[in-house]
Amino acid sequence: MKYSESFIYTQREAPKIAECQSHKLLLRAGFLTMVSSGIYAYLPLGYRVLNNINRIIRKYMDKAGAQELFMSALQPIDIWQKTGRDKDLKDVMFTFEDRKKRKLCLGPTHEEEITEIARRFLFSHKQLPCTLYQIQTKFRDEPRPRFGLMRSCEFIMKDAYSFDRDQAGLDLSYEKMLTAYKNIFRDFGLDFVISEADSGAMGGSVSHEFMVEAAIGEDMLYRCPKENKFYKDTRICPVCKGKLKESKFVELGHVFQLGTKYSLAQEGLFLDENGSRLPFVMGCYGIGVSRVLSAIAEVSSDKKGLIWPKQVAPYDLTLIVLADEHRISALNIADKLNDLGISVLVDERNEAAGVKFNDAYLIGNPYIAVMGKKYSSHKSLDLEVRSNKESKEFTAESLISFLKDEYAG
RNA sequence: CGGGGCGUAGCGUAGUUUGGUUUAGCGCGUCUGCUUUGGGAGCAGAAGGUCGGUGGUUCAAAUCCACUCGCCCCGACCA
Repeated sequence: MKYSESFIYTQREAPKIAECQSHKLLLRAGFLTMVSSGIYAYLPLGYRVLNNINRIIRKYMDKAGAQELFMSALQPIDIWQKTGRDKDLKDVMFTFEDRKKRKLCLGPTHEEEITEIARRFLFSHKQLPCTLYQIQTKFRDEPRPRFGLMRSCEFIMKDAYSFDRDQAGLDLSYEKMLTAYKNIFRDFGLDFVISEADSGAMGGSVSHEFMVEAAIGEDMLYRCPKENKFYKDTRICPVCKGKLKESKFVELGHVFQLGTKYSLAQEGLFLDENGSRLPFVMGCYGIGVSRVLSAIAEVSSDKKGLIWPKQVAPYDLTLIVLADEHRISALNIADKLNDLGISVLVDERNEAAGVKFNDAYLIGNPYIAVMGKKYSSHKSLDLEVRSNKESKEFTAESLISFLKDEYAG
């Protein structure tokens, strides 16, 4: 992508509406723009990151045997009446009527709808287990939107739902998802903590939360410095009896055993070998996709701007072209890299060198290559690693093969 | 929804306390021309504002009053 032709517009100063680091940087670097409080549009840079996050999610969900579908954002209110959650979620739901007076809502979540879909197609124990997922926009009428994408009225979530014949089956499905989640969060480049909720004595609500430590966190976790374990309450460490240290965490993922709550309420039933009608034993598994984007931005930046982990970065490389005479060569290098699946933002704008350097740091692609004097004199480029500022000289060929190796696999 | 703060050009702001030298100023960005290109560049020109909105007070309102809309932060609530 040529910078001069891209829809990338950075700002020297952060908009006043932003308070936290991630929000400031995402706005300033041109990843997001605010439409209204709690409502954001993803600009091309932000959308590329979002798609990379989604790609990682899809990879591991598919690997775990989950199948992607796409439910509706617009939902009839009557499916919610079956579970009574039309009342529970009344304050948070955007509800309205169409011109035929049909009562609708913008889905705040999709347990009801997936259960309706499952009961329409799954009739036999032979069709189980089954796990479905989607990456969908959710709508919640937040009383107080906050921290940009962190808490917004419209946000993107990956939600998966498993259907099993019994608790043993659910345990297996759940375990698979847990494994997938660990891989997903690792690939996000996030230093995450899995917080385990109490598994109720009733065999009920097993759940795990995927948390990342961040200043804008809305949950408090308590860490034992000795055992390096995290707990949800302030009590002293159950293992070593030492004092716990509190810190703020953001919840990015949540896996949860639902049991038969929805299948019973909505008659999600199947026949077993004996001809008995039994309710699906369900699990649900969420990742706040747009929140992940914010969380990465929040925990990975420096004074100069964002620092994207390789797997989610908008581009793999920013190629700064300082002299117009190198423009063609630069685009050639970019073409070769693109052919290898390495994405390049070629900054060939007619701007002062400092502008290009600063924008490259602000946008935060993992590698920054500079084509300038050294290229004129002896065909060499400087390649800088955004995260640690290490810089090395390469020829065009060695740069290409170096990046090829870096991005192999 | 309680508490606090803020709305002046695309972004950041001065001016508001004490109404009038304000045809509302500045920085960045934008446009035109020339120069410049290894660290937010120089010179010369230019465009862009119903001072969030409505109503009021006044000879006179960005400035005072009332209402209203919007945004941010703290809390409650939540992924």
